[in-house]
Amino acid sequence: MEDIVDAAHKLFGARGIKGTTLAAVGEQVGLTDAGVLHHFSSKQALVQAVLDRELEQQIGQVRELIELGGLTAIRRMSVWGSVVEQTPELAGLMVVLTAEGISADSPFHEYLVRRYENVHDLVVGLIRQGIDSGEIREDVDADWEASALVAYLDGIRLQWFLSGRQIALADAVERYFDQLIDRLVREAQPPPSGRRKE
Amino acid sequence: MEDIVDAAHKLFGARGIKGTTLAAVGEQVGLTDAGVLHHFSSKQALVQAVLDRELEQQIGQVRELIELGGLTAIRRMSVWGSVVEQTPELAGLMVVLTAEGISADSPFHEYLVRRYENVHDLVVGLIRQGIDSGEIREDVDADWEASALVAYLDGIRLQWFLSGRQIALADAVERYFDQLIDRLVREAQPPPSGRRKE
Amino acid sequence: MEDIVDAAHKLFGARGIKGTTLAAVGEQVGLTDAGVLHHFSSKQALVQAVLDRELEQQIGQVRELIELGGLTAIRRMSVWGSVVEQTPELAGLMVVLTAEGISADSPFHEYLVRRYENVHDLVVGLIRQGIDSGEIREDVDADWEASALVAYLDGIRLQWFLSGRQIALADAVERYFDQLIDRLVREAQPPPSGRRKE
Amino acid sequence: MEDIVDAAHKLFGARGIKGTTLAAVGEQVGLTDAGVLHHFSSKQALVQAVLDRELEQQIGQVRELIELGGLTAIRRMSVWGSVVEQTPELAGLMVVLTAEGISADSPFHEYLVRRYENVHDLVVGLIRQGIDSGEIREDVDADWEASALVAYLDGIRLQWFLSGRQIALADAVERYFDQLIDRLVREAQPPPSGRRKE
DNA sequence: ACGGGCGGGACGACCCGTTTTT
DNA sequence: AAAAACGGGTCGTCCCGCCCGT
Repeated sequence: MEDIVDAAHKLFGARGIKGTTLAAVGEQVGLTDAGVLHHFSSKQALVQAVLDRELEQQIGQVRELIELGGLTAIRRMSVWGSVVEQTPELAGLMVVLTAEGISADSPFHEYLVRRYENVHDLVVGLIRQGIDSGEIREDVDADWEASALVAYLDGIRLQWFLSGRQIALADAVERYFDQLIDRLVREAQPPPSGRRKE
Repeated sequence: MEDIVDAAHKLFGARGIKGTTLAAVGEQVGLTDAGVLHHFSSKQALVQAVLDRELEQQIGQVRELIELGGLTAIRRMSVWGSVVEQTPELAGLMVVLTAEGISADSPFHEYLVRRYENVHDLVVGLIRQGIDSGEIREDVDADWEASALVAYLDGIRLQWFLSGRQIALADAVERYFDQLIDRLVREAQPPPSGRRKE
Repeated sequence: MEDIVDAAHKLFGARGIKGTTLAAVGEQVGLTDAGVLHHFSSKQALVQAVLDRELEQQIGQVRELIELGGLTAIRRMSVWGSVVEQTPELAGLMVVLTAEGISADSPFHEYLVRRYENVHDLVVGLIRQGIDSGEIREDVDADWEASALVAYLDGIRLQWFLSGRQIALADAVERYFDQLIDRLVREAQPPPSGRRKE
Repeated sequence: MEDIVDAAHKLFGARGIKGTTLAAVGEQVGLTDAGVLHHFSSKQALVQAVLDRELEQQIGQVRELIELGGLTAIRRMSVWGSVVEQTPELAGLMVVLTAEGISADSPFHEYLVRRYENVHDLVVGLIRQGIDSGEIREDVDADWEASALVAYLDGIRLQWFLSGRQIALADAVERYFDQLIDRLVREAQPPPSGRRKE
């Protein structure tokens, strides 16, 4: 039952959802396609199960971050790279899902959009928290920063995949976070008088 | 003939390659699936045709950029966002391709990897040119910047798609370039008074 | 156990035998398909059970009629219409069975044939009884009348079904019996003044 | 194309619609199931084709009868039995259709109902014509007679089937028509004064 | 004894890319 | 370039057997 979801997760990530047959999933856990259908009444149901489990885990992580609050949470997010490195199937699933869920009439479209919104809103929220608490500069464009962060993470994960997991994902990501945090707090640099329109 | 490639391009981007049947392509141009196969001996051949045409156009653009050279070229690249906004099918195709080409045994994998390398190397090259000509600071990590740029662009394009083309892609991208150029040329940190255009 | 047969009876009549799954039968009585199979070792066995119970009831009715004997029995049969009206599932089952049992290699074929023969022979027997007792004219073609009666009843039941149980089955059937009895007893043609109740 | 419909017609009649696979139909005409699906995009479409062809033929026959008009047409119908004897597949199809179309949510239900109505209305029309022209007694219940006729024909056809085509269908049917016509014109018998309430 | 969980094997329709024929 | 046909394969259904709780 749980192993079926595991296997499906892995295969979906590796070969795409359309590219994965129920028989293939079954084979991984010693079942036939009929056996799989016994537990999930349709392929779509299996996909949902995979997605639901994913969402749940994310929600847990998000909750943690929110409790940390503001800049601390953002600093904490910089480990994202190494987390991805340790769960490559998830990363693959995400990429694949992205493509198969692009068209608005796809059954995954909504999931994807919602997921993106969740992450975006989380980051915006953390930045705002930081601004309120004075940790973060007031003139930061929280929206753009959140969007850029998510974009970078999506993109770099993809590169990591295409490179056959060669590039040092964790390092690259940490560097982005360093730069980001630098942008958020800037004033810190004591003497100068950096100016920039916003 | 050319319209077939057009139609295929559009459909691949909208529904994925696997999700697009020859019959669907044919229908768009008033042919049956057999008719399509008359021109392209197999589906794979049609995919190649679409990809090849794409590559050619890119090569042209790249050549232009290289001629401009260094920082000027990079500045020029900031229009990427509005270009994408005007060719949404291409963007869709890219996203879709990405997912279907992830697994190393996919027929598109190589195309994808090569394409990424090309863009990466182009950016690295431009930065190096800029360093050589003194326009760009010496301590810039060309590799990381190129990678981050490509990642951001891939990621933001995806967001644009998921948002139903709502977000202001061109603006967001220009902002990233502003920041990037800022990083590349920032004349030394010590002497304050950083200034820069918007 | 008995409710399973009930449920099966109903469903077979409504959706056909092939069109009814064990799971559907089970659902009606709060069982899974496996549960049903615990009581009836195969679907065919369940069908048999339904049919057997049916036959038994009919035999009872037939016995009654035979005891009445001759014309009286035939007059008694005219209530057939209202009986059918009150047991629509049975009627449905009969129609359905008819169709699924047509081909000689069907498992129900024999049941059907035998059932038809039983009814036919019953009517022929009753008519003969009537002839012997002088109630019925000697020149009646018992065979044809029996066949025609059964045909009419089968046919009118079908119409009743197709009309969504709208037509007045009982009335129509009674009318047929009136006419039939009229034919059976019509005292010689020559002396005029034929009279008869409605 | 036309042979596919032929084969389907035959098989549907012999084994039922649900009991007939596309592969079986194909086999009869030297095709695979896929081959059949090339000509009829779905099984349902094939069924429709069979039904449509049937309807068309019937319409032709009906038109003929209407042109003959009144009693003449009814007399003409008495050949129905021998027609059926010569087209046994059609008869089988009709019986089978009946059963699979009983439930109101079946795709054939409407076809069945309409077909019945057509025949019924035809007969009623002919009787009315006969009444208008004076050939037929005025107090005949056209509705009941039409219904009874159709019922008898449906039923006797079924018996013919179940008997393995043994009974003399044509003879039996002609006899019914003789009786029917007798009922319709009755007065004819010169001397007597047959009376009967209606 | 009863009944469900689980799984499979056979088969259903239908789809898709492709070859062959016209 | 359409028409015809096919082979391979996908999801899904159905009946049924095996084993396990109660």
